[in-house]
Amino acid sequence: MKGIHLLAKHLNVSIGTVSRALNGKPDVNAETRKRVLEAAEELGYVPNQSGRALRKGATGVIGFMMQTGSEITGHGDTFFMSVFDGVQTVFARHKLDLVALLCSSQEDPYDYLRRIVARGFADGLILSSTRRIDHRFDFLAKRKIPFISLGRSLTDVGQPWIDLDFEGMAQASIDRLVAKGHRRIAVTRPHDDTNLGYVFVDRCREALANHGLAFDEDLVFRSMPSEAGGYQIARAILACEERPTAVVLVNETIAIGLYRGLEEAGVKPGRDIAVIGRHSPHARFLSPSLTSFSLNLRDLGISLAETLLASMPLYAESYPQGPSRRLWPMDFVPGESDAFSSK
Amino acid sequence: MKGIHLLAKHLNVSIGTVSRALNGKPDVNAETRKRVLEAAEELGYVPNQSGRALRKGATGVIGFMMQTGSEITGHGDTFFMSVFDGVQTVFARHKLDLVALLCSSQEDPYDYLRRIVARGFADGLILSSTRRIDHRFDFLAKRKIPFISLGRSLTDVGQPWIDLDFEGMAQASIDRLVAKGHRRIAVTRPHDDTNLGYVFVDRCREALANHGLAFDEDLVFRSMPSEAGGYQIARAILACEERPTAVVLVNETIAIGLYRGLEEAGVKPGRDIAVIGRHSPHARFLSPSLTSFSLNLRDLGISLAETLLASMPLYAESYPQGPSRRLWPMDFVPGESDAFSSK
DNA sequence: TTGGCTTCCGTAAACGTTTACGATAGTAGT
DNA sequence: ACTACTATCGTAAACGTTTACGGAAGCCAA
Repeated sequence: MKGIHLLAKHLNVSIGTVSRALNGKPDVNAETRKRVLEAAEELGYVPNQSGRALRKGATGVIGFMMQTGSEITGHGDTFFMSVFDGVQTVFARHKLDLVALLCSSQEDPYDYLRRIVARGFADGLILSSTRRIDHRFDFLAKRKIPFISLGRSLTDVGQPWIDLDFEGMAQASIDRLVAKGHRRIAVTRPHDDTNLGYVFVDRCREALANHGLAFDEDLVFRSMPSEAGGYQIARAILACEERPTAVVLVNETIAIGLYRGLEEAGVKPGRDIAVIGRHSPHARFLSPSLTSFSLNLRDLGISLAETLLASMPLYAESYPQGPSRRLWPMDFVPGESDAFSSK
Repeated sequence: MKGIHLLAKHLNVSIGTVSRALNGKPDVNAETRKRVLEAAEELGYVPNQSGRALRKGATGVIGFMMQTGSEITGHGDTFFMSVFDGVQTVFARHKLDLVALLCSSQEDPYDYLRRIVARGFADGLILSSTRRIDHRFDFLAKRKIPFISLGRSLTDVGQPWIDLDFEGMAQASIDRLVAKGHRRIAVTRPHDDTNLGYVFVDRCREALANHGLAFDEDLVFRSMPSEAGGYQIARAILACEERPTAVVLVNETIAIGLYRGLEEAGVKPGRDIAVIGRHSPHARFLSPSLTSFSLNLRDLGISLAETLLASMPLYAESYPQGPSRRLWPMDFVPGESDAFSSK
């Protein structure tokens, strides 16, 4: 005898009563409920996930889908850890558990998602590493699985999303650099077809145009969003016959490799070239300090969770219907790396 | 009508036959099996997780428990992602899925684990962030839940584990530094009671004693295992009245903050002080390059997975009974940061 | 023809919950 | 005393699988 039956026998009541007591149903005597709750605590009873899920069609689990393997996200581990922390503060209020669904780099994310969904693993999903063309959106919408994406896509299906405000970062970076007299500004983008690359580069192009400046497509550097990628970008910049006087980095980790690559050639960020990048725990300790744009990742996680729950009938009442699609602002963090001006 | 019933109706056979066909049971006609397999593929049928788990008592899921919030692990960005990648290559062979069970920093890991286990979430577990005194081990052993830990503890219960070879790193580092004439060697350790701190410092003490050198307990610096922690260590080192001539860093990320802290005071690693640390994607791009110890994390993940499976009856036959407790070797990576000698 | 094998497949129970429904007892109103 | 209602609880069905069991059909030997 296991689970709820054990508890019921122990209390000399029926399993139905135990279940009702634990789930806060109205038709159970206050005294009985108290006894059940105490006994459950004492015996360390927790409802079996599978039984409950099978009956209710809900698991109490929200999945955060992400891809493993090292360099694909361009964020550090701490990026997601901070986001998770925010998400969990919200989920805790509803006894929801957050698990990370780890899609192997060997497997197609779409296939993986299908498997997870068919298995009935989670009640809702948070998608990350969204691609410019992403079939997962369509699939989930068709099945009416609640989800939110961290990142936009061309193939959005009206689901809620939150994306980093790369447009704002691009605009502010270009404006700032142009004001300092820069005319040849390099920009980076991921090597693959993640959406942010397009968004970012497009806005840089537009911002330059607004200043009456041409955009040199040769100054767009693709790279892995890693330290090694940053190093390669430095080499590429140094190899330009007409070297750019400034560079804007779209990923977090590439600044480290870029610094090294530049310094090996005696080119010092902030003195010989202006650099603007993304804030991260280590960016604070680069020397010279990186002028960057930072994110409040914990709040981002909170917002992600709240927006998702607002779209789920079971939880919607707790959350006012706010904007379900929003750009997450980045804060400017002054530093020394963009001190060089080209006037 | 859903799931297996739908498939059965579509094929005009019973659900029993469908199930047997899909699960490779012997007593099903070859032709029938083929039809079932094809139809399942066509309709995208995947067995419902909850139903199967309820019946079989197994979920086909292995959980990797880790703690969220940012700075607690002390690993760099891609540490876990690389380990996951290795684990998954093994799990894929058995159609096992790896999910990360995210314990919020707000919740006690022991309570979290109890909840997860009672829910019947996973067939096996991988534990990380093990503490010197860790009640999770005892709990899992008592319930006979298969698990392996990434990291040792004083409260081990005979479970398999893999731990990083901090002893080897401590020994090699001290030997190397002493050979270069260093007598006052600082070592770092995490601020909390994670086991590695004790292991590491103890071995450093022992190694120094073997060289006939005293160990100055004032040269043990506790810090958060983060960049910021490294910065604080630099400040503390600089504040010593009799400054150490070398420092050994036990965590991955602190080198970055340490470099910055030292350089702000005009103290250059490799020229004015010897530094040995842990390898990480960004350590490669520090300047001067960090002399360090590196890990093959993907292989570590593979070994973790194989050792766990070897301890699970269902999968044990595929894996020879290797050593179930082992120190994972670290490879020495020469660099410039320990060039300074104190002879 | 009978009996015994083998091969294949359908039936139904079981896993641990939740919940619709009905049963009981008590209470109050007439 | 009878009805009507409420409060509380037990019973059993249902969720989607897997699997033990038994049955039907075919085949072969006696």
